[in-house]
Formats: sequence, structure tokens, C-alpha cells
Amino acid sequence: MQIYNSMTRRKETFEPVTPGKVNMYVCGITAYDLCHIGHARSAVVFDVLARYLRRGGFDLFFARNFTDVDDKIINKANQEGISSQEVAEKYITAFYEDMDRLGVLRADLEPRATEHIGDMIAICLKLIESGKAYATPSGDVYFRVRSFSEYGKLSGRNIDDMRAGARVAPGEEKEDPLDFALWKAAKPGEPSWESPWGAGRPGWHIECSAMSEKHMTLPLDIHGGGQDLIFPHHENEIAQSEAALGKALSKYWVHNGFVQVDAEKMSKSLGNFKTIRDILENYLPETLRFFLLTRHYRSPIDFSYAGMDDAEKNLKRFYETLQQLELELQKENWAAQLPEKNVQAFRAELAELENSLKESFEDDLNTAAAIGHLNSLARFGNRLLEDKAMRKSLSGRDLMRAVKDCFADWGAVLGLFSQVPSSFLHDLKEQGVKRKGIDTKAIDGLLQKRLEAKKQKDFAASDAFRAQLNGLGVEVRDTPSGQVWDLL
RNA sequence: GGCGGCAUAGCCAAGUGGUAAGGCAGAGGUCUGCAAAAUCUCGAUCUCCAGUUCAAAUCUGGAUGCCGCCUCCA
Repeated sequence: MQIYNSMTRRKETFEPVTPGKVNMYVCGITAYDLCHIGHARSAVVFDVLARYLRRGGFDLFFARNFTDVDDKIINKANQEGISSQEVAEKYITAFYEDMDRLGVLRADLEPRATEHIGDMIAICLKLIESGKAYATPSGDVYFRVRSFSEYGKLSGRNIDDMRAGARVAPGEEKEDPLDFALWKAAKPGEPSWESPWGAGRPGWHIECSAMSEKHMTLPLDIHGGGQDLIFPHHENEIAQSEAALGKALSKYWVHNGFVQVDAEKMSKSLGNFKTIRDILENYLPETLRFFLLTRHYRSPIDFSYAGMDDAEKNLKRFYETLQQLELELQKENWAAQLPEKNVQAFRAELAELENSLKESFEDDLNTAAAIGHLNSLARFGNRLLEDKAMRKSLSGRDLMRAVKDCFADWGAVLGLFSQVPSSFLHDLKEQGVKRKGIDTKAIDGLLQKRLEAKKQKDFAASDAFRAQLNGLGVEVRDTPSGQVWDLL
């Protein structure tokens, strides 16, 4: 497949270091708060990438870490009067709850920073020994950025262009403002570990270097994360790891775009911050996942409720089609195969759709294009369902089965369409009723009256009841099995 | 100040050289007692200007606008 490599800023043909095997390391969360929809996007994107690589037959080893020691965690712990370990535990649990709902599969390895303190110290020692890092009198360890000539290669920055002068906080003992902390001397009340430089805790960047080195063979095939991690996090990881090991940290660097709100990045200060839980108050998890996948992973997504509503309607259409296909395929009596000439064009169309789907994923994981093709597939399925000859014959049955299989196949890669249609549609309706505050008792009453009117062929009255129902935000559908209502 | 990205129909959104996927909304037809769902048909020359090319939304240069990173951040 073609994958965009942030390092070279081009799409490249993906060829793992060892044929058939893929090592992928994705930066996970810092566990100090509930996950927002940006975290959801990153998790969903790399979840789909992992699923697609596995589908392609690669032997994938996927690691996603948790940062469980960090300034923000310590602050939170102080605020809440609990230990930072408890804070991390609490939000890691919340992460799993949220991600499970979104259908994000567990990684093969989910290492935590605090489990790798010794490995981090070892890297620090190695870097100090080779002159790439230095310890200060107060017990900090800094990476000597100017000792790594390639510094800036990922983010496209030139050391001399960086406005780092202002970054030296009072009391820091950096040789150079650009230098970054590998290890921080402990302050009173902070969690700390013994080290050759006294009690302290690791800097942020070092954990990923330590964990990827410990558990995976380097270079990694794919190192991923959000675009905001490119600088300084990934740049620093590269500097540490490559300076310590003398080889590349990763062959491909993959970064997902932001989720924005009103065309601006989400942030707590702007007050436009949406947690996954905020959204799932009013929408089904699959709707959020679908929404996130309807844009290319590298583009920014502007989150909006209007966009969620669109996503929800589209997703509903998919499940309704799937439901119709399922119902039709339960039939047992099928007429003989149609003449080949009547079936040929349908088969060709299906084959082309399947091919387009494959190509979409091959082209830098273009899930937006893939969902477009799945819409075409849904229409194809609906046309089969409307075609009398197709609907009755074995030819049609085979085609309908193929459509259903195709949905199952690509749905498994996208992590969509895997629910039983009737139960998804039921949940969706319930969610809508709750969100819009529909009075179901009033609805049932009106439906009963409308049914009576219809029985008497009093269409004027039945239409009047329908109008009343519309006024309540409800639409009635007459089906072979009776009245059905849905949200308008 | 440095680096980077984006600008496609009413809205959302694919599309990196050969005359614009898809979704939502809208109009019309089929179906329906009427509707709904489904289906069919209809809709953009791709921010602007100048180039390169037989040919550009797609390449180059410029303008305008928006966004991100340079500090913690998916």
C-alpha cells in the first residue's frame, strides 16, 4: 500500500523492514483526564490501520503506550488529593471504557512509563557516556541537542530558526536552551525513583524510546501519533533513540490530523473541548466512529453536531440496507439462475466496487473514499432488492450474499456495520427519542387512532393523525407488517 | 519571526495531468389510498491572477483567506 511518511513528506510504498512483519508503535494518552474526540480520532485511525494491515496478511505487532507519570498527572493528583498512580489508573480505566465503546481493539502491548524506569535510566546513562547528554548538579539530565546533527529532520526545523531562547525557565541548568530533559530531579511531594543522579522521574520523551527499544526490534516500521506530536515529542524521541542506538527509530512516521471545533483546535481555554462521553450522551458510538472515518485521516476534521447528524443519517441508511438484505436472504425458495447475460453487468459492477474499495485503502488508508464506495455498494444492494427477477432467483441471492459479505469484509476493517441491523436501528431510535424528548405514549395513542381510521378507510382522518404525529417529530411508515414509526 | 497545511456544489467531503466519488439538504419521476423508505433523473469547471502543457481542480509563481506547529497537547 501507499502510505504518507511524515519524514519524507511523500506517499511511499509500504515495505516493512522484515517482509511480512510489521512493528507499529503509536503514542497513546497521558492519563490525567477523560479522552476527548481528538484522542478518539487518533485511536480509531490507528485501529483501522492495524486492522487493514492484518487483513493484508501482515504479522502485526502493535504497541500503544500509556504515560502514567507526568506534570499534569501530578497536578491532578494534588487537586484531587489522591496519588498520581491513582489518577493514572482512573483515567486508563476510563480510556478503555471509551475505546471499547468505539470499537477500538486493544493493542498487543500497552506498556506504561512507570514500568520502564530502569530502561529509561539505562538510555540516559548510555547517552551521557557518549557525550550526547549531561547531568546537572541538581540531578536533571538533559539531551545535548546540538550533538545530534539531524535534529529537526522530522519537523523540518532548523535549530537556528527555533525561538527557544525564551524556553529556559528560571533555575534550569541547561547548557543550551534547545536541550530537553531526559530525567528530572524530584521535587518534594512528587513521585520519584532512585537513579544515579538522585531521586527523580523521567522526562516525557524518553519513555517511548525506552519502551519501543525494549519490546520491539528497531527500526520500527511505523511510528504513529497525532500531528501535534511531531514537534517536539517525536523529534526528541528520534534524537534520543538514534543517538543512543546509531540507527533509525522508525521507517515510516504516520500522523493523524486534528479534530477541530469551529475551525479551531479544541482546547480547554477556548471552551470548545468535547470529551468522547459528551458526544456519546447523544449519539451512538458507531456514529462517532463513522463520522471520524468519513474524512481522510491526515485532514483536519471540523467537529459539529450537524456533521454528526449527517453521519447518523448515512449510517442509518447502511443499516437499513443491510437489514433488508438480511431479511431477503432468509427466504428459502429461490427460482433458477438467470441467464448469464442478465447477470453479467451486475457482477461486473460489483467487482468494480470491490476493487475500488481495495484501492481506497491501498491509497494511504483513504477511508473517506472507501465509505463513498460503500454507499455505492448500498445502492447496488438496494437495486438488487428492487429488481423482481433478481430478488427471486438464485442469481440475485448470490449477488445479495456477495454484497453482504463485502460489507462484512470492509466493515471489519473500518470497525463498522458489525452490529445486528435490527438492534442497531432499535438503539438508534431509542437514542433519538431520548435526545429529542419524544413522548412515546402520546405517539402510541395517535398511532392507535390512526390505525382505527385506516381500518375504516377514513383516509382524511388517518392523514390528520399523521400530521399530528409529524408535529411531534415523528413519521409513520406503512409496511406490509403494519405501521412503523420513526423520527422525522 | 521560522516551518507546515488547507481553500472543490446550499452544507460535509473524495479526487496530484486527460474534461469532477459519495453523503446530507433540494427539485422532478417510479412505487404508495396519501406518505415514508428505496430507486431513477437533475445540480459545481474546482478562491483569484499569471504561467508550464496538446491537455490542470490536479504542476509552477504570485495574491487573498483560513488553520496548525514553534510551550503541555491525539
